[in-house]
Amino acid sequence: MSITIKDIAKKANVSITTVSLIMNNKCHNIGEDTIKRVRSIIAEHNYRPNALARGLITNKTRTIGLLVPNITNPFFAEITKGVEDGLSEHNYNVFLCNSYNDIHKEKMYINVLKERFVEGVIISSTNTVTQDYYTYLKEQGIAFVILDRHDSQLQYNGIVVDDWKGGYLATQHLLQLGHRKIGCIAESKGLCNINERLRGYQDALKAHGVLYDEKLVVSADLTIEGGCQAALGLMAEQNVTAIFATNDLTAIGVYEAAIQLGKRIPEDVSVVGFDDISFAHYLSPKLTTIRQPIYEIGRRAAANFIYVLQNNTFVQSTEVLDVELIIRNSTASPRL
Amino acid sequence: MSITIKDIAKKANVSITTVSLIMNNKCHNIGEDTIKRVRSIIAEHNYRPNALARGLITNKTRTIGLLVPNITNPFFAEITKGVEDGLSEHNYNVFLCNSYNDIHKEKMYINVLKERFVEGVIISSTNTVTQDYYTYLKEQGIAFVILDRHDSQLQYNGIVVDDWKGGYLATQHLLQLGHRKIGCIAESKGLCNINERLRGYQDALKAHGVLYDEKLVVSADLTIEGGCQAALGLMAEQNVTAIFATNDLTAIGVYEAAIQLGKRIPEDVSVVGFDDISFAHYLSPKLTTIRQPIYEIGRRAAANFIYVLQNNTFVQSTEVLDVELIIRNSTASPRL
DNA sequence: TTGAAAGCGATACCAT
DNA sequence: ATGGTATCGCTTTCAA
Repeated sequence: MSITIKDIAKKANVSITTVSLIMNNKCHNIGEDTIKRVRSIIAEHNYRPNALARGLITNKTRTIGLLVPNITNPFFAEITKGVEDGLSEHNYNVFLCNSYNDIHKEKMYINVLKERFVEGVIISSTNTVTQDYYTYLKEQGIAFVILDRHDSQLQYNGIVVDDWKGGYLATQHLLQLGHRKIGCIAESKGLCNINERLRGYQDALKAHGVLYDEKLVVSADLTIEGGCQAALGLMAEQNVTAIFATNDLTAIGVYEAAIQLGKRIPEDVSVVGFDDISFAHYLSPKLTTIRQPIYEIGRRAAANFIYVLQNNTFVQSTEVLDVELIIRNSTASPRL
Repeated sequence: MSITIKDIAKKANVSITTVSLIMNNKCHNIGEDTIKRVRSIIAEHNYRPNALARGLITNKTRTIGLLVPNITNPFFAEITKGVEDGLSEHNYNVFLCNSYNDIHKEKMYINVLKERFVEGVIISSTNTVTQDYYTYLKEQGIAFVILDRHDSQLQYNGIVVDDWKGGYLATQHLLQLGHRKIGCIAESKGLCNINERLRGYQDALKAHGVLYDEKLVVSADLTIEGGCQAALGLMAEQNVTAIFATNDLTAIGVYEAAIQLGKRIPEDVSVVGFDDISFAHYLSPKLTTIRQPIYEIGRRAAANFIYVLQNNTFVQSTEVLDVELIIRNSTASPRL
């Protein structure tokens, strides 16, 4: 049904080899007029080579897999866009997979992607890259770029941001405003980037001579609902004057909790988020948060891949991108 | 490098035909013990057939393409999730493409997807499906499902919501609250679903004996910024007491404009959105909006595809899903 | 400067 | 109940 290289060859009165050579720009030794004739026939029929057949023989499919926990989270949507943009410039396409933070689903997808012969997989936010899991990935014999995972011991291609600094900056900001009872919403599965943010929180506390109180740190799902639950406890039982939410979604949850408890932000409680998703700017009050270059993370992951694949090298390096405190209206000095 | 069907056949002392038959569960006539032996060898080596080779011969790649304008818009992220969920249950994978509402990019992607031999393409929100474009799609010889496009004349597989009803419901709600000067933020490219919403707005006005004033309808980019610009004009120059924003993103823009002009929602101006993206619930005040079953749209699109592909039939039908008015806190009676 | 033929990894038809 | 072989559409090596 679809037009093939054979058809083109026949119409142009040349062999399929010639057509192939021309299509791949390996036609140094082919006559100018032959090239022109073939090219025009290709154009005329809008012929495009079958990527499957091509991939089968070259082992280059120009596809990569992207594993995100949930595309519905604006953070991952933004990363996805960065990846797609970065890749499409190099004529790569992306298979999108939602892992729902389920490691089994993740492994299942890796298998699926392998049988599709993707040239690599970008993994955004696995549960945690344990030594076991890392070994597993290595065994797969595909290139990986892993996002958001710090681990000085495990060596892999990765893009991360300076999560520690983010946590420090956020907490320092609250301390400088005069807060002393600062809650923190972390999570329970031991995600290393969140742990880094927590370390930043602790170190800032220490630097300002404030005693670390583990009752003020609660674990939550990193969702709006999770943040709301956590904040409810923090505000009602611990009477914090400020909350550092380790991502913006949970910060939105804090807003929701504040409404339920009749507390005002920032008068009664200050909030700092993390990520700076676009909606942070449109909350009321506008959210003070730690900005990470989300789109850029996706672009870098893509660029990293292009580099690795083009140079046929397994670099093992982690790029660290910077973060920045964006002060908006959700933070103020505590009332006396 | 990777293990192939040949390797399995050799290890099991059978022909590749046998292995193939077993893998595809066409082994009615094959000895129990042979099956067991082969199966265990397959499992032992974690062998999975090369999807490229398979697709090359069967013309079934179990992949589909999904074209969305911008994955960063929560509306499309939600649709994407629905599509991916619906498809992955049937072992289909999805190529994600951002068209940025650029018809050239869209056509380019369709070509790319064709050469990857996707079994079909789900197109979410093209500029507009004109007769020309529709003809173009038909010529491609792939199955399409088109989302969000009403057109009784053009026949294709489609999923839409009752946009007219949504526009009517939104406007009626405002009228019943006592508003008479109701602005509407539409868009300029003639998207048919937005036009339907506008028709609903006009019909509601008429039904309530309110004269339609075209100065109250402004075109905008369907983004937060676009909505903000449009609302600025509507509020400052036209002095409307209420605004019907034809999507939630522009409604958020209205909130922003209200802040800039020092107006309060809903005391000074009421706002109704459209879509009910998850953030609508977390705006302050919470957004009154028209809910469409976004995730479900994606699922249905996927289901439609599965049906079409499994039955090898080109159904040409449009499913219409219902919408619903969700009253929250962004609407109130106008002050006297 | 061009073409013939082998082969990528699977499926499917026809034998046995 | 199992195997041989053509074939899918292309790239690549070698020969002419």
